[in-house]
Amino acid sequence: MSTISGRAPTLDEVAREAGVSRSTASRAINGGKRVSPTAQAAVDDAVQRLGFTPNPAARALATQQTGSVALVIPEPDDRFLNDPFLLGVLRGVSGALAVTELQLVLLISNRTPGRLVRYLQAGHVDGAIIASPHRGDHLEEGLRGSRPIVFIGRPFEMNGLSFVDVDNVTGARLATEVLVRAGRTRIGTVAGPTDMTAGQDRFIGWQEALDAAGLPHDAAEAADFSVPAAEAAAERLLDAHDVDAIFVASDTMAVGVRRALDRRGLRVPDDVALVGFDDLGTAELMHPRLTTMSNPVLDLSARATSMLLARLTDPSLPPEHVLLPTRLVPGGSV
Amino acid sequence: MSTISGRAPTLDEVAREAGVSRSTASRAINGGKRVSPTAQAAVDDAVQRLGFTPNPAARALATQQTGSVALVIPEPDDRFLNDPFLLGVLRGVSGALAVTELQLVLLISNRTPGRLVRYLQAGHVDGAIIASPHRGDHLEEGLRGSRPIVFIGRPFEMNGLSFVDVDNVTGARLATEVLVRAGRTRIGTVAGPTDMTAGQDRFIGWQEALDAAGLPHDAAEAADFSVPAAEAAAERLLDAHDVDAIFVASDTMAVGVRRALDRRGLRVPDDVALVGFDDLGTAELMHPRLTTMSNPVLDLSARATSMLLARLTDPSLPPEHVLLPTRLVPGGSV
DNA sequence: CTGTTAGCGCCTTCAA
DNA sequence: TTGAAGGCGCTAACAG
Repeated sequence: MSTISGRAPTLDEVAREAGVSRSTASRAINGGKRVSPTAQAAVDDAVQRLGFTPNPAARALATQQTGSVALVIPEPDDRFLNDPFLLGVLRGVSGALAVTELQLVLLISNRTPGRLVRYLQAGHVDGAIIASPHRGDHLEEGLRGSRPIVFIGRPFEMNGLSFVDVDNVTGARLATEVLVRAGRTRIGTVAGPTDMTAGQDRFIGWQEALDAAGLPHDAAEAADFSVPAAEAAAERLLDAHDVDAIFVASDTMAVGVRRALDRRGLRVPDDVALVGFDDLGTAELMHPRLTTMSNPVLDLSARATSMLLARLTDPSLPPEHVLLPTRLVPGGSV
Repeated sequence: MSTISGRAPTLDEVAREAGVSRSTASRAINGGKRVSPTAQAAVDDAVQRLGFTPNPAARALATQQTGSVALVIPEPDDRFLNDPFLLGVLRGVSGALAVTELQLVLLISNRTPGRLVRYLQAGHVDGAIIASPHRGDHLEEGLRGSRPIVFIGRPFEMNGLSFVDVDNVTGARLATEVLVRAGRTRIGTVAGPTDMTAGQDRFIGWQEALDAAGLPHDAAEAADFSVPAAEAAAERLLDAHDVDAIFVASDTMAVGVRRALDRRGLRVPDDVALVGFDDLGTAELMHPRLTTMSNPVLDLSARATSMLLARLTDPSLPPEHVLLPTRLVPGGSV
């Protein structure tokens, strides 16, 4: 370290130290195309000696690229931190980006789309992944046509947008069919929120399965994918209907449902059979283990990330829709 | 919107549209000091009409400030996502920053300090909060004297550095004293990792309490704050010692300890009494509820954030060390 | 209160 | 292969 000043060294100083021009220094630092071995070595050396790191702001200004992408979680932070799916998304995206030069910027949006949209529009990041969008957070419009964006979880307004999602309809149908095959005839559901497509789609799958079996589908209550809301929804469901099985739209919510059942002295699976959705750790902690549908959140995230990376390279790529399959994970709750 | 081009509008265009100079437009946009009402209105109008947002890279280059701060989690991502304390830190910092103009950049460092230090040195962010530093990730040196930094959890090398921490030594002592007062005489510990001060300090507190009571402190095994590691540590402990109580350095680890006890048919608290540390949700889910020490992670995070903010404003502030108290949260495990 | 004038640090044509 | 020159978009003295 021969740094004199406290300031970070600039490209100018590197060039001077190496005895070349700024342009040559710049080339040597970025890929080294069209640079003589001599010059390259001199620059490398100077960089080392000075401990030079390119100023990201200057570079971003010149290249119009920030080298970072955003992961947007449109949920209040306490919900986010209690949701295995969203945490899985963070982990998946973070992991997929780790092998890259790109930096992850986490945006927990607390439902202030204005600020969020502005942030993305302003060009703070080169692109974004948006997890589990809600109807009503009008992210789609605000962002259309700006930087590349990939959704995890199908957005309501999907034309022109890229997304990856798990096949919720099929998954919910398969889950419900398990209950049908087990001989249950009064099958209710604690559904997800209606302002999210995951909630809607799993509800539809439940309906489809019951229709196909000629069973009624009037026993349904919605909750917002949280434990307490699911508990309350289950209470309402049990008050109004005499069910012998429940398809719960997420394992997290199944915890709440179990609490309601326990309080009434209803046994699982004897009195009420249960099937959940996600298999992200919660299911296997329950007694008996919850029968559920897998949710390949890491694959989803990796896929979304690579789709985004592709669009960073070539923004003209057409929108792409990916639906990943889910499979039954048997437990003892049916 | 009268935008013609697809490009984002620049300050230049705003100025032209408003019929003023760039500087006036700039002033109007930043605070509006020394700007006539007329000019202010004209600029506001133009901004509105054009949908102008300042280019962050350009602004950062000119002001030498990025408007963002980093939260550094020096853990592999899967550990981070299973650690209630670290998730609490994320939540606390995120919440404290929400009322600010500052953007949070989450850095999960996966133990590649090189890349991390470079990122911070390069000036991507104006400052950083580093959670639970480990001995060996030489973050302290690499960062000293650059941007303002506040640690959550005392760093090993603390001179010249600011940090906030919970009073681990006192907390561990109080926890162990509960066991002593309950009449236990063979009190072991499943300690935290020795490469973290939290692990060390809680171990020291346990020792102090036993010393004061005239009891031996040879029954100790360390683990890394994860469930499986704690389970293994408990196995070793139980193999080698006949204990009637264990102070476990975190509630998460207490889950692992419980598994080991259960497997041997040892009852809590009858055969072995347990006290944990953290009270971040896990303790109340255990049966019987785990007796533990509170860990005010949200306060810690808020405090760290405000310390950082203060140093962003005035970098010359002297280092500050804050130790927050912990208190006993009674359960049924003693 | 306003406009002019310089940069902030880097990348990138363009000629040489 | 190299260097000179201009520009990315914004802010901040400095005169006026």
